[in-house]
Amino acid sequence: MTSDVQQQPKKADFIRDSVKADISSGRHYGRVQTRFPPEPNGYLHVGHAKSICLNFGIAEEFGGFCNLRFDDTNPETESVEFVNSIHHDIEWLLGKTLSKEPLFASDYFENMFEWAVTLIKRGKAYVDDQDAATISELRGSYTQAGENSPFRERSPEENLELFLKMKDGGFAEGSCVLRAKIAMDHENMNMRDPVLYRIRKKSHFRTGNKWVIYPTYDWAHGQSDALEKVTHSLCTLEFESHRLLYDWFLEQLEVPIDQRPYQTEFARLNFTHTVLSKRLLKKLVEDGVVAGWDDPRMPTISGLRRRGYPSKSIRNFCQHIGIAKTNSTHEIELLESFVRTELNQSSQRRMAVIDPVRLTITNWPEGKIEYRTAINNPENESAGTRDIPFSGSLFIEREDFKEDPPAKFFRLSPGREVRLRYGYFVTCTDIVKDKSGKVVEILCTYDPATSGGKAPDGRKVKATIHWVEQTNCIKGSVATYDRLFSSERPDLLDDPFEDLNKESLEVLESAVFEPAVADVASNEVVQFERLGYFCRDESQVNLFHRTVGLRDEWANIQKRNKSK
RNA sequence: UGGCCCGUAGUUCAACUGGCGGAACGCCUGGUUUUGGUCCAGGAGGUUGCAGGUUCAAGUCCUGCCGGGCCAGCCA
Repeated sequence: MTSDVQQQPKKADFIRDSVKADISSGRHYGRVQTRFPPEPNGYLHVGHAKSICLNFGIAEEFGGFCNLRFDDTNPETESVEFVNSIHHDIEWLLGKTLSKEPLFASDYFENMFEWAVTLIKRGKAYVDDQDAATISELRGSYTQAGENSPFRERSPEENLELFLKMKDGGFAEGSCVLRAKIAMDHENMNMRDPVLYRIRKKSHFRTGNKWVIYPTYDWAHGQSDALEKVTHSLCTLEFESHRLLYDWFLEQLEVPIDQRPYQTEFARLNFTHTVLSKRLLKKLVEDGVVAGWDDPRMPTISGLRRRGYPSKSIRNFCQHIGIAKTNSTHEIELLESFVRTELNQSSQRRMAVIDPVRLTITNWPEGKIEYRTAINNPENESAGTRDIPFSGSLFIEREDFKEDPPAKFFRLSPGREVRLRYGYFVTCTDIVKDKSGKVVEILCTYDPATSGGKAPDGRKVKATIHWVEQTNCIKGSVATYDRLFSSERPDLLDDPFEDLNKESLEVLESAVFEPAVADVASNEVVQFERLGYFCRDESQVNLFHRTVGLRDEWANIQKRNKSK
């Protein structure tokens, strides 16, 4: 069983506390509704996973509902390709198909337009003919009040006429905008007459050419929440200063207090050794640093999926890290530990040698093949056993042999005896080198009496190593992955791309696998014993991606010696 | 020379209305083990950002500092 600690941490955080408080105070008559509102202009990454787990999790825990709503208010960057990938990624992450079709902010364009008309009629919005640069300039600064636009005092009638003309395409892009009329000297910059509508004569992937005016985030988001009767609108910290505006709109629109959604902000997720901004992720793809959005090194949901991360481990991770308002960066190792915990339970074991060197047993009967029984998953007896061919001609891992073994190296070296996993004890008697001095073959003798894995005389070996029989092996390749960026916080660097880890991908093309590796399905993750967890690529034949390595004490020992 | 938010082990989070500062990951030691994995037992690691104040008692309440984040897109 997965450890209870990682499986069932108590769920409590300031957001869940406030939801509970709202339920007991009857704020929304006990109703709980959330939403996950991605903009379809890129792929989802682990940062989004936190928000997805939060929003869908809270809805489930409190008997409510969570909408998937695409925030598609900007026709210039959005596309149906992203809608599909996001939808798919969410269902994969949650491990279930959504019970309701996704919603779109663009479906509310008509409602938002009507509400904007209401605002205009009440003298709370006006059409401004200033250009973007002038609006920005007159907005003032943090320490200086802004100035009113010369168009600020237009009458509701004039504003309405102009707004209708905007809607009907009577004005050029950028020639005017609709602004809320709040206060140009407000200490919160978002309240200094924010823009509600801008003109974009672009085709929208859902509404086509029906609209030429598009609502901004501030105008679209809260109103969409209200229309859907969302109760708890959860977003990340950078929207904190927008909350005042969010509430102002609902107030002006006279949305009844017991029906109003409330915005609560939490800290977004960051990880060491990677970047999570859409801009940088896009650049990694466009510059060809990675092979695509689903490159196994990418922190995208699709990248992690291809890498073999079980969705459950990501969910468990999100549950474990909790929700807070502190800006924080998680060690990527923590996520990896959740992946290992999950995979240790679920994955079958196989043997593979990814950097092979020949091992010949000199006293093995010529041509004899013997079948050895191996356990498929020691954590799950029902996974059964399989038989693996064994002979005097094997491959072992080059790393498992050292001619001059350093301290604490327990594996094979001249004169030393080790156990071959599920095989026999073998002792290295000689080695063969090529002209360059590279070891090409290791000669051993085996002890037939150690067939059971133990020596009848009670002598012990300090190591068990894995192997693959030569004549029956499957040949293939293995891709191992390392951090994409060398430093812990590449996002803090002036140019994160100077920090790229050039060795983030290594392809070993002469890997060999035991015959039962043929049973491993596409996208299935198996543990290659002593190496780590590996996921079979879905298209390339006999290519395995290393999901994550096993915890490796020998690596720690070497690291410690190095730093001494 | 503004406003808002945030400071608890290396990291990320806990600590009900003030009541003996805990956990996970990482690290170290030992045990088990036909994976240097898993599992089990134990350990190190904290001036709760700093300084005052209130109180029998402060991580928690008050004041002032310090450090970090966000905000001046017709992006979200």
